[in-house]
Order: sequence, then C-alpha cells, then structure tokens
Amino acid sequence: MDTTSRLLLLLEVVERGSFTKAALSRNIDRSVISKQMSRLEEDLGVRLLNRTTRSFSLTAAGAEMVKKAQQLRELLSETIRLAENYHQEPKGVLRITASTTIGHRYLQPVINDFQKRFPQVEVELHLDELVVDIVSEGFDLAFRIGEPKDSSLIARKIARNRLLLLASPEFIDTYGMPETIEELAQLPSASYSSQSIRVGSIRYYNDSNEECEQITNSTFRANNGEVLLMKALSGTAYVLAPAFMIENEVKDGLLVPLLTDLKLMNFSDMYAVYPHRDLPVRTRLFFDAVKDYLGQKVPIWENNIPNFENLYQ
Amino acid sequence: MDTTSRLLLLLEVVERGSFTKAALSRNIDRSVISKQMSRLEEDLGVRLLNRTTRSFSLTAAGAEMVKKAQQLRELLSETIRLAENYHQEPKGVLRITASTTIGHRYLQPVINDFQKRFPQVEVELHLDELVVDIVSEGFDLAFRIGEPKDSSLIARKIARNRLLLLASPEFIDTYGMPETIEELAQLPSASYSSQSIRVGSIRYYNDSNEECEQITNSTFRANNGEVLLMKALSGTAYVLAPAFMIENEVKDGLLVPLLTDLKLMNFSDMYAVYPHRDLPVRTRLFFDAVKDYLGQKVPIWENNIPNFENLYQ
DNA sequence: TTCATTAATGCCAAAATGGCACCAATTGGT
DNA sequence: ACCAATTGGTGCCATTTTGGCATTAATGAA
Repeated sequence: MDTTSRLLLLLEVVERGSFTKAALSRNIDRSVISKQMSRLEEDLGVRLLNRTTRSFSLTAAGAEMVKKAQQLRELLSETIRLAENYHQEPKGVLRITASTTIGHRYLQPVINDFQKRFPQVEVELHLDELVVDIVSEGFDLAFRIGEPKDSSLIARKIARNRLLLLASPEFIDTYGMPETIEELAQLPSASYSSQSIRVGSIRYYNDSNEECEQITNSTFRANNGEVLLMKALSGTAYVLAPAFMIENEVKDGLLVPLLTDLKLMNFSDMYAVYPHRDLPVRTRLFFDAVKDYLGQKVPIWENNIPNFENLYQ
Repeated sequence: MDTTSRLLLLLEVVERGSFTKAALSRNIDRSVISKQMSRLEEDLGVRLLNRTTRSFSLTAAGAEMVKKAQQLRELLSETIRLAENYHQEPKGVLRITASTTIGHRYLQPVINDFQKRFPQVEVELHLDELVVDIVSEGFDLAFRIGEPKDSSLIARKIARNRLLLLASPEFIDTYGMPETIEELAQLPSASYSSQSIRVGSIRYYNDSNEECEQITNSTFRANNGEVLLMKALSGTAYVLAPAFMIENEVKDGLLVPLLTDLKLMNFSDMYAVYPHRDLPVRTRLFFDAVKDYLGQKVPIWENNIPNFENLYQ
C-alpha cells in the first residue's frame, strides 16, 4: 500500500470518525487501519493522529494531510473516470442506492436483465430509506423520489409520480365513503415521512383551479411505502400513496380509490442522481435501461391502476 | 504498488523515453516496469501504451493519463513537502548535485560534518559537469557557478567567485613573463567550457575603468576545473581560473599569478539552486551549513592564494 | 544480413499485507 | 463508583504481491 492509498485511508478514518467504522466500511480488519496509519506517520515523519484507546483526534499536521487527501481523492477519481471514458464495453462495479421499494420492484428486474447483457459488470444494490451521501459513500447512481438538495449532484427526472387516495373496503364499511375532502380530513391517515420528504397534507386544485392544501389527520407515518400500504390494507387508515408503490392492490380490489374527482397535484417525480456529468459506460447504459424499463411518458406502475388516466385529473 | 504509484511510473517511462531508462533511473529491474505497466492497463481497463519489442508510443488514453499523472505527482510532492514542514529534526534523503570540483572539495567536508550532527539524514551527492534538470531528476539542492537559466527555480548566491591568471614557472621560462594583456593573448591558454558557460576571453577594467574584453588563444578547453589546472601545471598553457578551483598550487609555487595589476571582472558567483521556496528542514539546515563553511564575505578558497585581496583589483 | 538492444514472461525468493487472537485502556451505562 | 463493552495496538502467521534473474522474441541500427 502506497502513500496515496494510506492518505485516502486516513481520510476515510476521519470522515467515519473511528478506525473501527472505517474498517467496517472497507471490509478489512481493524488492525490493518492501525498498522497503516502508523506506517503513514512513519513515512511522512510526522504524527497525524492523537489516539487514546477508544478514540482519536487529528493533529495540526493531520488536518493538513486530510485536506491534501481530499484533493488526491478527487484527482484520482477524475483520473479513473477519465480512463473509464475510454472503455468500449461496460465493466467494473456499478454501485446503486435507492429506497427499498424502488430497488426491489423496479431496479432489480432491470439489473437482472442488464447483467445478462453485460456479464462483466458487477452490481451492488444498496437499499436505504435514508438519503445517503452518494459522493462519500462511493455510489455511481441513486434513484430517489424528489430532487436532491445537494446542488453539486446531477439529477435527471426519469418518471412522473402521481398520487392517489386509497382505502380498503373494510375501512369504507367502518367510516363510510367520504364525499368531500373535508370529510376525508377527519379520518385517520397513513402518510409518508422521511428526512427529506414529509407528507402531512393533501395538495390539490379546487374547481377554480386554485392550489389548495388540506391538512390530514396523519396517525401513522413511515418512510417505507410497503409499510404504509400494509397499514391501509389493514383497514385502520387511508393512505395518500404515490403511484409507484402500487402493485396489484387496486386491480385486485384490496384498495379502493377515494374522491377520484379531486384534482390532486403530482407528487415529487422520480429522479436518477449521480455525482458527475462524466458517466462510465456501465452507468450510462444502466441509466438508459432503467428509463426504457419504466416507460417514456406513462410509467410502468400506472398500468396497475385501472382507468388511472381518468382519475384525479 | 497502487494505481497512483503506477501512474507515476508511467510518467517516468514517458519522460525518460523507454522502459529501460526508467528502470535504470529507479534502480529496478526492467521486468518490473513491464509488469506494472500491464497491471496499470488492466486496472484502468484501457490500453495506455502501444509497444514494440524495441520501443513504445502513447495511446490517446495514455496521453490523458500522463497529464493526470503529472498533476498527481505535483499534488503528492506538495503533500510530502507539507508534511516535511512539520519535521522538527532533519531526516530523510538529501539529494544534491554539483560539479565535480564543488562537490568533491567543498560539499563533501560539509556533508561529513552534517551527517555527524544529524545521523538520520542520508545524502546522495551527484557530481556532474552537465547542468541537470533538478526537478525531473528529483534533486533537493544544486550548487552551480552562475545563475540558472530556468527562472522557475530559486537561486541564492552563496559565494563570490573571483578569477586569476596562472601559469607554471616552466611556462614562464618558455614564453617569458607577459607584461601586457596583448602579450598574454598571444600565448596558448586553457579555458573552461561547458554547455552553460563558455570562457573564451578575458574581461577586465582598463585604466579608465572601462569594461574591456580580450579574446584569448584558447588551445585547450574542458568543463572540468581540475583538468584545466593540470594543463596549466604541465607548462603547456596558462589558465584563467576561478578562485574556487585553487587548492595549494599557488601557495606551493606550482602556479604563479600573471599580470596581477590587471583589474579582472569577477566570474559568475556560486549559487545554491532549489526547486521550491518551501525547503524541508534537512535542506535548509544543509544550505546554512554550506554557507557557514564557505565563509560570509571572503570565501574559504581565497585563503589559499597569498595576498589575493591585493591581486587583480 | 547480423547483432545489439529492448519489451515480455516464467519462476522463485523476499517483502508486504491482512486476519486472528489477545491485551490494555477508555468510556459509557447502570 | 463499578463494570462491561468497545476501541486502538501488537505479535504471529498465512497469503498475496513484488521484484530480480534468466530466457525468449522481435525490432532497428549498423
């Protein structure tokens, strides 16, 4: 391991906050971190870290080296990307992050087909309800609902994402079929909530085409769409669901659309997010494959909702 | 060996023009170069070099990688220098280049003493009559007569360098003692000539303090001062010698100053040259040690010439 | 046409790396 | 205040990588 690699390792130790966490991230033994940090200090002839048996802090020299390591990582990443531009065939590891639903339902089938076409591409699919930092976590591509807050990332819309109001027949038996949005607002709802998106109201256009917002009685919140659907299926709440979460629940009559005359505002679109404009071949091809799979104008999941093009318009 | 080191090796191969020369420079086997270049291409997934069994050329991708490697080398050098700024004690390898005379006579005694004081500093002394490129050859410090032509280098004058005209008693017996510079110009001379400095005339101030130049009959030219002195000692030429080349020849009567009333112009001063303002501790301390050894106003070598302060003034 | 030189490669010894087990000290929780 | 879990350090050893040597093949200069 050379000085550059050790510097990048130092950077990761600092960014993750401990030798142990950095080791876990790299899938190497803690002793490797300890030894390599010692070697780095010996090579540079300067102490970089003050360590106790449970923690560490950076010295002044260490802080300077970390800055340099950041520049080295950036330059090395650029270099490798530049090399990847010369690739004809996609190869290497494609690291993707997405929410559980997106990953499980929409990406995995694409990945399966993609790896049949390009057997020399390895894929790492990381499902996380939390929005991860794709730069520091080393992802090539992320699929998300909503544009990223980080403006240094590149975001491309890949599918629209409409909403619908759904409840089970049992729920309707219990509370009656609501006829106005005010009636609906009194009923218990299940709603999506994460660190980046919080849905606590229904936004729609009234008869005069004005934007309106109705606060809902959100009694159950989760950051996982499947969990929200399960709550609705249980008959104890209705759900304001993004269409991409729907499989066969509507088609099978397990969930019934409510207030279908309401003109709902669209939910945040689905985006592909990546750290640089220069995409390796494998990333660009995969991105295109996902777009093809989801459909150009009408996303694939809208086919699961009968007559959806006439609902909520 | 990691990607960065391999990229730096690629850079050296390209700069030196062959695997063999790069191997010699690094003091490693040629097979190492071959294997590491293959590994680099495999890692990056792109061909960098087109090779025949006797030569190579860069591919387009290779040319891009070389540019990146230059940036990497610069950044890594900066990083290491930054680390060196935190050194308290001088350590590491000090690489010095100088002409044979300077190195042998003046630097070596300083090095001996310096390494007694700082046993953990290693020194590489590279003697070369040619002016070497201290950046690409990786030198910390160069000692030279005359300022460098390369303005990106830092040059510090460390000693003045006066001239004197010398001949052996046998030469004087043969040609008679010259009494004017015109007479001298008729006699055969030995003169210094290198790629950066060519001495083919005598420059002096006349009685009206005007700068004058007398072309000499230079029948023997060399880039090594000791060889020039040997020629003068042989009685077959006189020599216009920089004072720093003189040991005991004048004191012992083996060489005699000629035309001592002549007001000779000074020769190019002796300079220390280094690639960056930021000097590692070892370089700075050594520089100071050389200055101390040579003397502040009157260089040490002028002590070898009796009454020198009254000659050629 | 010949020969010297240069890049490639197999084989093997040496060096470096990484993991495991264990130790010691710190810090957090009770 | 005490205890236990966690984290950094290190010795030992197996594995991997590196580097050198000998040999081969091809190129280019004389």
